[in-house]
Amino acid sequence: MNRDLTMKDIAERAGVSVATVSRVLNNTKPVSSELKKKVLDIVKETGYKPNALARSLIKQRTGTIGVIIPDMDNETFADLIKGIELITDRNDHVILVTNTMGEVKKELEMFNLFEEKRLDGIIFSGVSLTEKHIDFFEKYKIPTVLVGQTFNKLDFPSVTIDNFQASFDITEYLIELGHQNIGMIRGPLYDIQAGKERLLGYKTALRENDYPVNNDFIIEGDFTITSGYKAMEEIWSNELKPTAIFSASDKMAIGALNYCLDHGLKVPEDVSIAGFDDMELATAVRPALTTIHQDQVEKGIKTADILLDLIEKEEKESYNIQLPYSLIERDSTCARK
Amino acid sequence: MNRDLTMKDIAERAGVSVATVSRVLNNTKPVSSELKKKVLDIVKETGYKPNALARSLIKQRTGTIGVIIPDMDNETFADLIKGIELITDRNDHVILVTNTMGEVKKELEMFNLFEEKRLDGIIFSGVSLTEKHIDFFEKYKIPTVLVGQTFNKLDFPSVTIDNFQASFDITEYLIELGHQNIGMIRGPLYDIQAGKERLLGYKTALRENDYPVNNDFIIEGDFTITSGYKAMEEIWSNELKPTAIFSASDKMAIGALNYCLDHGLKVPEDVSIAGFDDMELATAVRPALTTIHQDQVEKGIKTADILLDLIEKEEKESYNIQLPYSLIERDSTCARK
DNA sequence: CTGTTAGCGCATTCAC
DNA sequence: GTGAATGCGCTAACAG
Repeated sequence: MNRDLTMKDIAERAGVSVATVSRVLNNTKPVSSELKKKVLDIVKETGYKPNALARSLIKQRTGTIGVIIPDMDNETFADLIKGIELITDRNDHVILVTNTMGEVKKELEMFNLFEEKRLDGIIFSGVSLTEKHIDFFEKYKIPTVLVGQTFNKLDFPSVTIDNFQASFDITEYLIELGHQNIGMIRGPLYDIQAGKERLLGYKTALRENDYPVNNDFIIEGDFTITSGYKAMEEIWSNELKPTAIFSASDKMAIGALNYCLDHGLKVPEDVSIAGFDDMELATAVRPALTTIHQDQVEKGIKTADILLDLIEKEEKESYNIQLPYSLIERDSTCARK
Repeated sequence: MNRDLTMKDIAERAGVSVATVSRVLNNTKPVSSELKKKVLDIVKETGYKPNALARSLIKQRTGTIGVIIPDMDNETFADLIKGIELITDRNDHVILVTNTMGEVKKELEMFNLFEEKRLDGIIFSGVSLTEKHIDFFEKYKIPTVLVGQTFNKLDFPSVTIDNFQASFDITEYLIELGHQNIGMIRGPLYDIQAGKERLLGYKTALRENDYPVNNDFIIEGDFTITSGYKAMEEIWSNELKPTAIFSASDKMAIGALNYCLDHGLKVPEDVSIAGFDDMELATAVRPALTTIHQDQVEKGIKTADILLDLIEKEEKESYNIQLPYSLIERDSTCARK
């Protein structure tokens, strides 16, 4: 494979200097229309493509944003990325995506690589913050914004929703429907937002309404459908059965729903089930899921906006933006009979 | 924001030449352990990160692969990317992903950008091939492999499944169940594989079994749940009703399923429904969907393997690899009563 | 308007 | 083993 065409080649063929070629290509300084045409013709004829590496090396801008997420094979993150892309696209940026599956090692590797590649900025969605992260960020200089989590030990802006309040709200909604025994399928506690905060919201709602928190009714899942199924199985093995289940994710809620359907339990007549996220799945299923809606695309948009802004201003800032959420009542919940 | 540290800075601080620093960083030539230690210490102390842009400029390798897909907010493509990442990750490559939403203009823009960025290779999943594509690829030099589609006018390897045969198989399966009136929710015909080929497989199966093709039973959708719902509504508005529906995607099948469930039709007793793809959705739903399983992660792996190989060998090749698929019988289909 | 030149940060040949 | 010098391809002064 022969060497790429360079600007020098174009300059020679057009009988001009490289500076002139650069000028017509970037519209950076006036060039006589005569020469301009000549250059453009040769460019088209040869299919010359400027080398973005060389350009970036000089301009100290790569026009690319790194996105570090746990797993994009998850509608939630896929939507987030779409939102991000909406903005980066509009600003002639492109995104480098990487799935970490929550592994801290991979996260740090990618941060490192992204620094070497001199990305303009990074969007990070992690689930937990370790000492290793903190150490790493000591000498870290790339503009970064966090999504889904907020690490107050770090000097990064973040965008989330109020997971505590949302869980509180939906639990209270179930209470208002007359349910007294409400189970929860929660996430792992190292996940501060989707795990811990959502559990806290649920517990707090119960306590404020003078209902006891029954630990037999609180089972941990890992946000998958399967784990929701198993969690429901476990909850249902108790002597006392709850009449409503709040799940920290739609997928686990679907798992619970399927357990019910497969075992002759009617939803919502026998058990009400509520989810969290409002993924496409939530409406694809019958009965459609009552859940907390959050707009991931919007979250991506907001995050990218902040990042681009951060890159522009070149100064550190740290704040948390909480996006709105809403409770969507569908067919999987009803008043306790 | 102050200038990045360069190799020169490290060299000065360590009292050695830049060449030496380069050597210890890349392990490219022996360096006395004394100097090596000194350099390494300073690197760690300062948090120096080599500039990958400069390195790539020299080595003519960026270590990044471009991925152009219609929409990663689609489990199918998300899985594909995961497969790709599995391989690129193992080979110290990183991926630049972009969603085109099927827009030819965006596709071409990205190809262009990826060329400028001197990516090592590109994986392309488009839905149709236009004259514009062909023109563009005239002067195109980046190693590229196609997934999901095969364009025999282009000199690129491709990996797909045999969509015609798979559709043929599942239609025949429905016929064997005793169904005589089988409807189909198809995709747009400009989508050669998922649209045209799957329709063809269906029609051919009917014809070979001497069943007439009834156009009232063939409705076009756009692969979304909603479009499947509407398509089913339309099919059901006919005087004569089919007893089985084959949908060119799981999502449209779910839409059809929901139409049935919402209108008191029992699945599979009243209508059998079969999908295509075997997404997570297919098992999340009740009744679970009979469908054609294809392993997207495996497809991504295979594609990336081929691409990396292509990059290595530096020679053009063109062939199509068809991955296996399988018919998975679940609860949404049964023998006609 | 146009051309010449000096780097951007690094890898690598060539001397020593 | 080590250092000095060249160039990867391009942009941005600097002259003219």
